Amino acid sequence: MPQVEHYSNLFQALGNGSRLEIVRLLLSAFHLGGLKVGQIQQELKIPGSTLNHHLEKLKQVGLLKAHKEKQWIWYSVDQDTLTDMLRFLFSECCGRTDVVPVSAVAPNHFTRGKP
Amino acid sequence: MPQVEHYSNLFQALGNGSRLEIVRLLLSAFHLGGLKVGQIQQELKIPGSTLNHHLEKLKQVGLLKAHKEKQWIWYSVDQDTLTDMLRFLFSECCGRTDVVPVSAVAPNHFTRGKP
DNA sequence: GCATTATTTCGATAAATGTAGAAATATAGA
DNA sequence: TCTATATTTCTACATTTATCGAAATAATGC
Repeated sequence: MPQVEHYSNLFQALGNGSRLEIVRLLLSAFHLGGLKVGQIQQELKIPGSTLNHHLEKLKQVGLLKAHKEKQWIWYSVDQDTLTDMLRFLFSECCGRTDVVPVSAVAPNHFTRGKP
Repeated sequence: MPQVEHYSNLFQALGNGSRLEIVRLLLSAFHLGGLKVGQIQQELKIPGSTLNHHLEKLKQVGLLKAHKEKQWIWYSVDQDTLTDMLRFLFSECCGRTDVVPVSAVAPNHFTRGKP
């Protein structure tokens, strides 16, 4: 029972179409250091107050980080939380119980040639 | 945008402590062919009607399968859905964007010695 | 058919969630 | 300071969710 509540909160946060889109978008922009609120809004066409609400929730559970620069706020995915979440799922499904074959999730072409 | 709605539904279903416990329990029991409703109820101490509600939801999004045998209903995780979900997350985080290092999620000891 | 056990359905209710317009706040630059 | 832009807060409301007791349904074995 490794903090089931914690992980269910993460899943709950991802369990909304808009929020999953936000995370996907911010994953894409990770190497750019994330995106400003306005950029996310422009991309996903979500009203400011609604977007803020979603960003707040994602930040609250630890999936996003934010930092202010001048009048802008940059949001980006939190690598550590995401890694931890994936590790949890992986260990539950592929490790502890062996229900999902590793090869189906992380096929060779993912790992080949990577450190 | 590979059916974001579909995946957010899966996460939504896992985004509840009781349901995540149910899935974890059924993952453990996968090699036994799943568990009967009563066994789940006994293990997790959830009132029948509430449990039924959760099982229904998990089945509805495709995370669980069920089959009747005599008066009992056996529930088990759906390997295919789970695999697909893991693959989605893996490809989003480790493949497409490379935000999460593969080695952190699927370290060697998972794959070593497995086909 | 009856008693027993297993599971689902019904009905009700409190709480949480998703959504968004309007107003407020913050910051920068002229 | 004034203006423009960015983001958040406030407020409201409809919808969905979580929960569970009680009643209903299903299947078994006598």
